[in-house]
Amino acid sequence: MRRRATAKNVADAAGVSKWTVIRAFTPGASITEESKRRVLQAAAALNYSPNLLARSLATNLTHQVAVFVDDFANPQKLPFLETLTDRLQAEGLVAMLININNHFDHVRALLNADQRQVDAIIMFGTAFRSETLNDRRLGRSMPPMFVLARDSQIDGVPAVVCDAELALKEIVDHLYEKGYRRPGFMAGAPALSTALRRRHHFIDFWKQKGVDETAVISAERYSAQAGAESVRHYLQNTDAKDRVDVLMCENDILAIGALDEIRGQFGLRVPQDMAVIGFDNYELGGASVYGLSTYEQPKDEMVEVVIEMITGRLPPETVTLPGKLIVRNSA
Amino acid sequence: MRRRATAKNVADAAGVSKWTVIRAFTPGASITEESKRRVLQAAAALNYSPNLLARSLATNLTHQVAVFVDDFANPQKLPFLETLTDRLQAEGLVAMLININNHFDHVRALLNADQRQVDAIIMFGTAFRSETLNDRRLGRSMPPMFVLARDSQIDGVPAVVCDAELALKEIVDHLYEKGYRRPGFMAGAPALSTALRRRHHFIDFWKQKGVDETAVISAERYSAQAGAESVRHYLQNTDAKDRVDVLMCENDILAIGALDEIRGQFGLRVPQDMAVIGFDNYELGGASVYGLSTYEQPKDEMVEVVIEMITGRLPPETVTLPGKLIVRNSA
DNA sequence: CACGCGTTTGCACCCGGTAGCAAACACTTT
DNA sequence: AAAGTGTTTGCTACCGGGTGCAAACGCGTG
Repeated sequence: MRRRATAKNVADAAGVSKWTVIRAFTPGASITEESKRRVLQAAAALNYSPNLLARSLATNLTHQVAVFVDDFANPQKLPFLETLTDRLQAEGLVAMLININNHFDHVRALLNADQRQVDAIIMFGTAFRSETLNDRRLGRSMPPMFVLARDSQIDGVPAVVCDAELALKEIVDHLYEKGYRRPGFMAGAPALSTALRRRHHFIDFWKQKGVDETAVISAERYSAQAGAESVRHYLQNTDAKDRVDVLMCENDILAIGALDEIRGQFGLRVPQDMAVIGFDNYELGGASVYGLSTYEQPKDEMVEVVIEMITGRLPPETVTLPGKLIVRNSA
Repeated sequence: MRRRATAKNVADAAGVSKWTVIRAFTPGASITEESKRRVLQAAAALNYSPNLLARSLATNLTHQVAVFVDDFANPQKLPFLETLTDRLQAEGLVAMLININNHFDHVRALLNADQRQVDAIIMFGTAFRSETLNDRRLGRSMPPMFVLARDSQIDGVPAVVCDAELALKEIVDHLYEKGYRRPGFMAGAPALSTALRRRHHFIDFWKQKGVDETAVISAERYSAQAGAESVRHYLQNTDAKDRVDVLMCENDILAIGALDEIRGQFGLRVPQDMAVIGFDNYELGGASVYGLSTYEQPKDEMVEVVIEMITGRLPPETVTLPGKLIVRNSA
């Protein structure tokens, strides 16, 4: 396997100096048409293309963005990743996908991203406490960080989120209007659940409507199975007359699991016996078996805003965007 | 924002040369305990960690692997990506997620990955024709490439796949035994469909059982909606007596869409009026509303084999691994 | 033909590491 | 004390580009 051609090789072939070669590849550089033509011809013959590693070292720009993800159970991540990578690539950037888990925690990921000189770090649906940044292993000058699709608890790190307050207001208004009065809320992983503030606003808006009691079901994780298990546990331990009449699930995956269990295992009718509403508008929730009412996050706009911040076209300040209530027949 | 400390800075602080600093960070290098201690102390004080970019330039190893993905509709990609990133990270490698689409084709992605000096390229569920490598823009010495979860049509590029022949044999045997005799097959995107060879083997094994006629429904894409639409079209244009009695869908997402339409819109019973079987064992297929029979790919083993090839512990040769039939009640 | 000015080109030095050799050092051995 | 051996350390050269300045060039003008 032959080595890649370097600027020097092309320079020799074209009979110029390596700096002229570099100029031929630098848009707007001072070079005559003639030289440029000769260089490009020699470059094509040698199959030369600049080594981006060397360029990054010299310019201090890698055009790489680390994307931290810690929850692969939510299929909604996939369309987000699709849009994100597409938009990054349109800006000449590339996504380094970092899996945050028990073997690879936030500190290690930050350290690694920093060592690799990434231009920015996007925490997509994951975040850490502000004190984590004080970890002795971490340097004082990290790449710019952004939190996507969840609140930022980190000082000076902006977040781009769907407006939870507005979303839950619209949801509760809708449910109230439909006549439901005994609300329940199913939460996923405690840390993320708190950050999303969906539960908080849900309970709050019901209180504003004079409904003080909101049942809370803890699923602990975000997965259809966890949703099914926790609702099963709830139904088994709650008298029919005491049950909630509408269950809001923190995301569609929990909702789908719960809905399936409510109908399939307990034979209850949705929405008559118990209504269900989710969050995210995951494609399958729209399937006719589910007909899941839900709330859609403004994915494209959210990604767009993060990109604008990374490229510096927008100041790095937390942005809250409105989503859209999707009413189907589950609530 | 202060600059990162360099080996030189640490060397000055510790009163040694920069090479001694580097030795302190090179496992097994020749250095006295005393020097190492002083260097590490100075390094900690300055928050020094080696610049991996510079290291990569010198060693010709980036410890980065490009992962090409072109279909984000299949939620099954997510658990694969989770395992893949986790295993890569365990080897000190990191995944660059490249979205192949209309704006960013294979040639551009290859060019970019090559310029960034990645150590390897994994084509996950995507591939191109062998001739693409002859594209004039591409250099002659690309990084090692591997195709994951689909056949490789590229000369000299190994694939790691689930054994389609074995899988379809098990599926057809099972369906035959259950008494089905009028099989149908729903295919997704033509290019990928051909590569997966599921249709080919499905039709083939039915012929071996004496069933020569297999209806083929083309969904054109892989999505629940495409599955629903194509089966709707099929049912609307086929007399009840002529309909297939079992429909094998190329993946679970198509199957879920189809199943939902068959039951929800046409009021048919599954499996009595028409049985359905998918492929991939996507979590939601197991929900009680669907009870989808399917076939599970050996995800962990497949990822493991790719990793072993990338790290050179296994020769780069196509590997075919057996999966597992999952019988639920849809077929 | 010399001069002046704007454009092109070449150059020294830099980015932050790594490789491999040679000098410096420590410690035996004779 | 000199020689021999093994370990540490420092140095030159290099990876493949980028920056900013100065020299060289081209061309119109007096």
